[in-house]
Amino acid sequence: MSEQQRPPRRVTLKDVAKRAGVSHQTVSRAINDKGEIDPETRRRVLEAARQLNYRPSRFARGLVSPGATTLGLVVSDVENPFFPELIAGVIEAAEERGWQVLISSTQNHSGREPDVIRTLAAQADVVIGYLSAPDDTLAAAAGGLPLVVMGRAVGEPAFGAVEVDTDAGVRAAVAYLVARGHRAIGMIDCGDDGQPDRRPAFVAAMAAHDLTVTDDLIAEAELTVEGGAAAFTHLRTTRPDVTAVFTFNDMLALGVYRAARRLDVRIPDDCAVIGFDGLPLGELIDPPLSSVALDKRRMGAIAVAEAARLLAGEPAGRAVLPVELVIRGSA
Amino acid sequence: MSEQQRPPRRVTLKDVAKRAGVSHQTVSRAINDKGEIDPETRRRVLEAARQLNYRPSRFARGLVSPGATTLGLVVSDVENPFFPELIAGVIEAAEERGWQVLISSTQNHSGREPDVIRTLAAQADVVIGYLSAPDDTLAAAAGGLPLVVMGRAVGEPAFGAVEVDTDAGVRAAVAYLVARGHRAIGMIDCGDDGQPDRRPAFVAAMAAHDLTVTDDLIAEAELTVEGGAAAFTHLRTTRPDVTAVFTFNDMLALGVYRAARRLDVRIPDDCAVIGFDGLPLGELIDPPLSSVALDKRRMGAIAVAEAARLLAGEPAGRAVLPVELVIRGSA
DNA sequence: TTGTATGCGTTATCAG
DNA sequence: CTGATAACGCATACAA
Repeated sequence: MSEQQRPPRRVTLKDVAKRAGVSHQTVSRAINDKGEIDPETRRRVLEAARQLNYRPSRFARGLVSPGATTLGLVVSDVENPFFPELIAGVIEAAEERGWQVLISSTQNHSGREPDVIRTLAAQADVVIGYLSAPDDTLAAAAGGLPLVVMGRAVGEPAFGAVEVDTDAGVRAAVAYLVARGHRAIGMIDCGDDGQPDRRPAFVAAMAAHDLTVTDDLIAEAELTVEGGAAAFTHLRTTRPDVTAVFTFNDMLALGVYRAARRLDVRIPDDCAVIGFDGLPLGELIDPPLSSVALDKRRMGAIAVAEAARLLAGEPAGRAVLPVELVIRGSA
Repeated sequence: MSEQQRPPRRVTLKDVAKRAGVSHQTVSRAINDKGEIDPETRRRVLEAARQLNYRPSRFARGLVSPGATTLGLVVSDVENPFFPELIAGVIEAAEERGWQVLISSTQNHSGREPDVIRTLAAQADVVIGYLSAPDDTLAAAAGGLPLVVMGRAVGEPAFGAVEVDTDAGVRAAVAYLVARGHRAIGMIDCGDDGQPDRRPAFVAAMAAHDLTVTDDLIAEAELTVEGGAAAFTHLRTTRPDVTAVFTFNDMLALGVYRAARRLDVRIPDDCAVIGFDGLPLGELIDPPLSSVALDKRRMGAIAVAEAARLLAGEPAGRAVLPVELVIRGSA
């Protein structure tokens, strides 16, 4: 479907110049509103430009004088409610610096990350992304282009990173549940593809309370609402004694809600639920979802700041995004 | 906050050439993997390039041979759940054509549209957007750049447009409510800023059933969840006989839900609700929200197709996006 | 006020 | 296989 229409040759400054009967330099003056030009000449030139539908070449301009910095942004799925806030944060931070944002999505196929990065690299000065490919794969794709990874730790020293303080968040969630008397706490984890640090963080947090997490306390779910529902149903079958669940993220928690309704399990009375991410939609459901909340907007802003550092030639940094346990109605 | 770091002069082909002891042309060959080059020379050049951290200038490249088409996308608020799907549709459609997407947001300030468009125009080959500024304002900002407007009708013949079949949707919604026995049907409208066609469509649809819409049947709301709640509370006070409401969009419907809970009004028993937009989150709430649904993803795809037409020099088109009344639990 | 000449970094053409 | 040389479209000294 890659249609390329033969460009009927651009209209250039010279074309306008010829039409207006002046030199291309004069046209440049008129177009860019430089002072030193006769108003009448200017009018004529502008008119000629309009007639020819002249538009300056951004390439030629960029070549002559560095234009705005362009930042490439890679996300995995624009429709996943996790990302809009992140994207908004990036766009705003970029705009504050006068940067432009080139966005692209891997459409939930992390294998496409290298490709997407390579494509972006051709047009962007720096790339930031919520990336899950291994460091060396990313490095190869970026090929020297400054890169900032959000949402996880990175090993590659050249990359900037905005990590998430998962441990602290999960610890707070577990501590809260334990304080409320829960002992049999399950987790709905996601298969792969996602951050692999949530589960160990959960296990460690439980251990801190002398609670052992046996395998049957963890149900793996596909990363969709229905996946969460299925996992909870499964968990509820194998471990009917579970009185609370921590989910990999809010989307899976939504699945828990759905399954709970089917199973006639009341939240939070029969089973407490704590999610992860702190999506705004958690407030809309009933009961409102408690969650380990991330300031995704801020994550985006930090990533942009990190990108600016890299661009300035400063050494890559490792920012850590704090998290906050937000207790609403579900736990 | 507009920091510009002094670019320490780019590393160019010539720098690499000097370092590798070859001509800049040979470097070009090595970089672009052209065949005609000695493997050893190539290795040396690539090594030099790596050491210097050389990266080709997209401007110079673009100047010499037209690179990928860049599409500018303007939305008013990335976090508004209406847009992510639209954006996803645009990104996917663009990618299918090998285009790149430059995104920017007016951050709910429609007055910024001209500025945003002007900025985008410097880097994009065509711009599409969910725009509410008057046609002539947009035309001035675009300055000859091909422009596609989504979500409303346009007068300017040069613009592409993706309109929404609001009338049909509202007609279906009202017909449905009337068929269910409702007579006193209210509307939660939004002040300004939004599409101004929803309200007249409602009035007309009601008239088709010999129902007159008096002013007290319409409550104006600020375009937020709380705004919707306040408006419903007001409507419910002035017209307690109302048994159904049509809301300007789903977000306002969410507000109706919130207010209904406070007022102890049951949905749909005490009052039926039909929203507009068909946001996915409508499925998550209880009862699931009935809505006049738009295929936002498709809207984006159509807009991109329209952009391609304009770029190809074809005359601007007027696509109409069909809508669908989706009945879930709230009506 | 206007025109001429130069260079920005690449790629392409055409010699060597 | 490699190296000059010429565009690409524009902006900016500098000259007229």
